[in-house]
Amino acid sequence: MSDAYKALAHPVRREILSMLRDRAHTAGELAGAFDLAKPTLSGHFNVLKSANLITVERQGTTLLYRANISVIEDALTGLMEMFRIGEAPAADVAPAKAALLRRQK
Amino acid sequence: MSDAYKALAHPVRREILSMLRDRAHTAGELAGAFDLAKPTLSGHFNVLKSANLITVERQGTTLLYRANISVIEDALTGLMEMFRIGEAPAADVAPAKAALLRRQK
DNA sequence: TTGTTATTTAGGGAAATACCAAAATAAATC
DNA sequence: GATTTATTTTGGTATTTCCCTAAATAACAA
Repeated sequence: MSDAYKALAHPVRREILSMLRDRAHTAGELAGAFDLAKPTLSGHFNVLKSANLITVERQGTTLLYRANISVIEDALTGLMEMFRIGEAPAADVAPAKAALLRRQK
Repeated sequence: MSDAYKALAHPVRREILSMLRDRAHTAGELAGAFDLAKPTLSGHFNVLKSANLITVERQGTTLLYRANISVIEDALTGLMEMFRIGEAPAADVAPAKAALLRRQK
């Protein structure tokens, strides 16, 4: 149960999660999307895995990574609640933002 | 426009923002809420200030810190949008089939 | 079993982070 | 001007993070 917020702090890790949000990707696919050495990406995978933000499954010689959407959601809603985004001053919340908040509720 | 997400990664800084969410606090008040030396807290204030997450106003000998609610909101909604929280997750292709598709490609 | 592909772990260095004590600064008061 | 109060900046250390190259592992194919 490591810190998910720390895992979200790095832009590469956020991008990885964003890519995995659409569909599962292999380690190689993900590594290919960044101008970084594979071991560096592997390190980022480990951080995300430790935070339980992603899961991995072996598929022959390749490893398939998946986003743990519910855990990501929980982390973000945790932040929203901590700062009570959407609550008073409610009048200041823009409609589009309010709609977004309502949807994830 | 520094990295707000990095600023949100530290539990003490999140707690500071949470406290400031209710009302402005002086540096001393905030420092008193944590079991850390004042210079340490001052450092955290700087990180939050650099990320534009808080503002400061001198009030005599004391410094009054305020949360920049709209910026905090923007950061969080930015994350929500990045991961499209609230939207239906993409139907994930079964692992075996995904591997097959990858080889065909 | 030898080789090939995919990916990790190991090891190391540079930079950033988090903390503290001591010194410096700013404003108010004596 | 000197003192007090509030807070920061400075300077230092320990730990962590981020990145790399090289070596190790895992599954598969010849």
